[in-house]
Amino acid sequence: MTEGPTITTIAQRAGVSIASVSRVLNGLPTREDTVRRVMRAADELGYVPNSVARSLRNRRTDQVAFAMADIGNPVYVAMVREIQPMLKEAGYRLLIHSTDGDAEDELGVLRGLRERYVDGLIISPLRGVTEEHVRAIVAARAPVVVIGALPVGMPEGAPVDNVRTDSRTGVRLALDHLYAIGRRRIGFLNGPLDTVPGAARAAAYREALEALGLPYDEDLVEVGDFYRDSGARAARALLSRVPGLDALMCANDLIALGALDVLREHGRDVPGDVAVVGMDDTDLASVTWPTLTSVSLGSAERGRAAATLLLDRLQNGPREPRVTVVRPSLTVRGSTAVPGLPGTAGDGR
Amino acid sequence: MTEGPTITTIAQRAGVSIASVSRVLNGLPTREDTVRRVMRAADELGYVPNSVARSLRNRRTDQVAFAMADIGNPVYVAMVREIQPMLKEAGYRLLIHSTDGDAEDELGVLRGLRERYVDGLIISPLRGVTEEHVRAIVAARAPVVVIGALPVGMPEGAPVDNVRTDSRTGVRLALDHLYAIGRRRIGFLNGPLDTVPGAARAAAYREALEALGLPYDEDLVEVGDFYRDSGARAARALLSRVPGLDALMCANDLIALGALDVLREHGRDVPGDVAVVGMDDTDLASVTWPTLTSVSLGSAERGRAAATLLLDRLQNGPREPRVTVVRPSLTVRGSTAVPGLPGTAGDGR
DNA sequence: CATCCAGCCGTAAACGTTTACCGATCGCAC
DNA sequence: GTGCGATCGGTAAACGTTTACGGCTGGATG
Repeated sequence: MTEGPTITTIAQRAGVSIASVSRVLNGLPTREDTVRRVMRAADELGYVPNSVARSLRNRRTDQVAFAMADIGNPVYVAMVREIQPMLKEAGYRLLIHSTDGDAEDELGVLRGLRERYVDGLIISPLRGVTEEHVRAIVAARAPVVVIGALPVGMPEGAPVDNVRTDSRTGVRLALDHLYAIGRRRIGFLNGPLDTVPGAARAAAYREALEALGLPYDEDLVEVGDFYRDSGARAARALLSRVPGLDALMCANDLIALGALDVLREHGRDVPGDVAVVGMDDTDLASVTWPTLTSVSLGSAERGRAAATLLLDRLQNGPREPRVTVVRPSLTVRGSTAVPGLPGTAGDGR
Repeated sequence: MTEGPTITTIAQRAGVSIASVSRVLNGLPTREDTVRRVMRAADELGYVPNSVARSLRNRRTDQVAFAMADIGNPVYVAMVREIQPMLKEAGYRLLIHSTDGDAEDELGVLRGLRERYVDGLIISPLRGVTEEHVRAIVAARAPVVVIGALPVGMPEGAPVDNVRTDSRTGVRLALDHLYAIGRRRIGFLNGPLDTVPGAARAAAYREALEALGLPYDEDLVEVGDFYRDSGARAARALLSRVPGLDALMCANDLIALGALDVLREHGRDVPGDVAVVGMDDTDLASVTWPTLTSVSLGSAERGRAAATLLLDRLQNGPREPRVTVVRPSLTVRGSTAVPGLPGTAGDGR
């Protein structure tokens, strides 16, 4: 495998020094004649600069990583879709880490920052930012944007920005809506409580019920995973325990899919017998039958915000940490559509 | 921003040469005592090797790129889901290029190989592999796996493997099935003809009709894009032109989604009035209403196969090119389910 | 004609590793 | 006590760039 040409090869061919070659290729002021000779040699040799050598010298890799739990989750896909073009536009390549929600893996990514293979990182840690995460980030001294909750006690000067949504309000929006269409026995299918969204949504569910003057009933809550089959299992369990429930609040759209499967299986009409609300408002929500009312947590916006914050740091250097909050909103679709009631569509299901 | 420790720092602290440090860190045989001193110093300093310097020296980056048209397309997501863990397992990081189907962009990725920022590439070129693609691959001298069709005239010794599916057979499976359930006026919603899948599926549709003894009717064909809204537009056009059609063959699941939207909008029963078949058998297919019969082109398998081929080359060096063909299969679901007919399920819709 | 300055460009160092090569040291055998 | 071989570790080069520094050339100026 013949090695490609380097600036040394070009220098020889053009009869100049490697310094001149480099200057020409980087557009630094050079005599017209030299420029021509170098350009000609470079063209003839089909020269392409070695990005690794350049990175070593320049101390930047022009690469950015995005670490998330699972690239199969439409939420993260939506983020990547926003992040990738923005980074490309700014001249950065994008690395993907799918950590499977494994805390060790997440830490590995953060620690990996010290290997300096990327200039910055966007991370969405499922299990939350621990003491150790923080230490790793500080030690890395590379800009990091965390999508999700950040602990209160971030040390001064850590190069960390934060993008978050307000899932508390999100859950609140959903329950208010369910209440408004007359539902009172509202089940809750949650994800693991040791994840950030899981914990937040559990608390939010309780709070929202209280605000509505509804009793909190442990029997109405089922905890599983953030996947479709897990959602189905949870829904089955919940339905057999509380056959009379009239609504299901699901901690994400995948869980809601599972719930819809089970409701259909049991011959329950949605939303007639049971209304269903998902969260994340993924592409799936407009595809299901009936289409799924879902709380949008602004995945695309969060992706954009994260990329914006990171690029700003990369391009303009250190500054005080920033936080961007994305407001949730409710998209009402068929799974809660009750004819004749305000704010709902009678068809569209 | 204090710079991190390098092997030089360690060497000083441990009172040895950088060569010894490197040897210890790489596990080469060294005196017990030296090992301890170096390890101790490295630990105390929290040393992490600089991956860029290592790459420069070793002439490998431990990075692999995957280039596809659109990370939003579930087909590619399915591939990434398989590719990422396999690469991680083998110690490679994954770079993502979403080229938006732009031929220039694709070429840019291939040319970028010469910058040596990755050790290998998996690419799924929407517009097909042109002369120029081939030149870029040969010039790169880095292993490439192409998912999709490869031109016949690949030059000897180009380090290219190929993974393909047989969409001809795929379309055939779908049309045979539609014929079997009694459909005779089968519309076809295709993607752009200047894409590889688009062209292949157009030809396959014609062929399959012929094999079934059905006439080819241009009026039954609509060409758009591989997206949902485009599918909807195409379906609308087709329905108004040929109101009597009894089946729709869609060139991918997204198009099928659009078609289902329009059929519902027009009050046509699926599959009663119109049966619908998609292609790619994405996650979406089991979510729609009715669930979507779809031709699986084995996205996950193709991803796995591509990763396998690439890793083999990376780990075992040059060898003759290989081709892996993934067989399509038909997954029958609600959108073609006709009660009482063999091979179809009466419920499940 | 001497001096100065500007403009070019070449030499060399640096980025942080890995590794070929060789010299030093030690133990052992004679 | 000498010599030999094995073992260990240090020096230096190499990977392919960028860039500080200084030397050379030429023209302009006094």
